[in-house]
Amino acid sequence: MADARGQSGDPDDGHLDLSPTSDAVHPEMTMHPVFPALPLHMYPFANGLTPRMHSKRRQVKNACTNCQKACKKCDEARPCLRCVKYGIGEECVDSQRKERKKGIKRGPYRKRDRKTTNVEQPLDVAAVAVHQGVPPPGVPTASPPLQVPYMGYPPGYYGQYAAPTATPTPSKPGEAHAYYPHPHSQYYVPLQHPQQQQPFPPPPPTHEQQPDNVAYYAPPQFYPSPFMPPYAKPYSYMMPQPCQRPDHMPPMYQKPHPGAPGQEDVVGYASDAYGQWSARRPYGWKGTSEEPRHCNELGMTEGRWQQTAGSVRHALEVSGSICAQAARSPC
DNA sequence: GAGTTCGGACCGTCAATTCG
DNA sequence: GAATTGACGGTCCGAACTCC
Ligand SMILES: [Zn+2]
Ligand SMILES: [Zn+2]
Repeated sequence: MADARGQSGDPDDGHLDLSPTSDAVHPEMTMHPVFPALPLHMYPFANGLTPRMHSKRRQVKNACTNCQKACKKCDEARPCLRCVKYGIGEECVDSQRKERKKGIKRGPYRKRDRKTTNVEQPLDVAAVAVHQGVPPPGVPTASPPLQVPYMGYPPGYYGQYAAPTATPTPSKPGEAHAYYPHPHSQYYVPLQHPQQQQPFPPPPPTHEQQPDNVAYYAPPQFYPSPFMPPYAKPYSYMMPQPCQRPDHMPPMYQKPHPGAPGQEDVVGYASDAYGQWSARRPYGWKGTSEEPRHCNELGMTEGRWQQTAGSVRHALEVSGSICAQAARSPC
């Protein structure tokens, strides 16, 4: 708490990047199989509630450099799904993280509340009450509590959110259940021995936010993954996959006004400022398809596209933080 | 309509501080 | 030493934009 930087009150809308305009080109995932009228992140919680109608967005510990530069969702796999999509799997490496600064003095902490454990009590009571369809004490009963019949999460819909941990696979608290693309079908299957499948367990106790070590409740069955992205090829470690370059190099493009003051004459590929490979040229660049060349030769992955056409494009610095705020605000 | 950019909300981690 | 606070460094959503 107390991170004053971003408590806008916005609902946490973290969910997979599913819009057709996004990297993930699987709009069918925007539809929940059970609650198609609701956004993906707003489906009833495993415990049968819709606590705050959202769950926490899960982040990978370390995005790959490509995703980091593109500010796009990465995953734990290497190569990650997005790099596989762009055919740059061989460049998919963990980004370097800065070391946290030490020795920074802080002001005095505010006094601890010895009764912190009791403070939560009313919340729990309220939650349980809602779960039971009974308003907690003190809560007006004019409108009945929102109740959505819980039908369980189909596996594969955990996405970036915490998934069931009822699995022999050990995982750190709060980490998602391991799901891997099934090599022979368009399914993701939980790593769980079939014999361990069992009837639905009772929903876990209700809390606004599940403790890290409490798995979301979901029927341990094998469900088809709701999607198989058009680009979704099996990860390279699962199925040999020819390198997409140089045979499928994007064309080369040139800046509109070569040699313009303050602008470098850079000729490169239609890789975006973050090193994305694209069939499209960057904004404001004139297209002249020429002999393909590896973007790294031209430093394109270092963000060498320069500002064009009124759009402030941050020329990325090679060192330091890349895309994130640091690069946008004074970088 | 589809791909790209990027502001900023949000998350996770961990050093500093407090407490028993 | 354990618990807690607080904020840094990071991820990535999603609206706005650009291009075909
Ligand atoms: Zn990635
Ligand atoms: Zn990657």
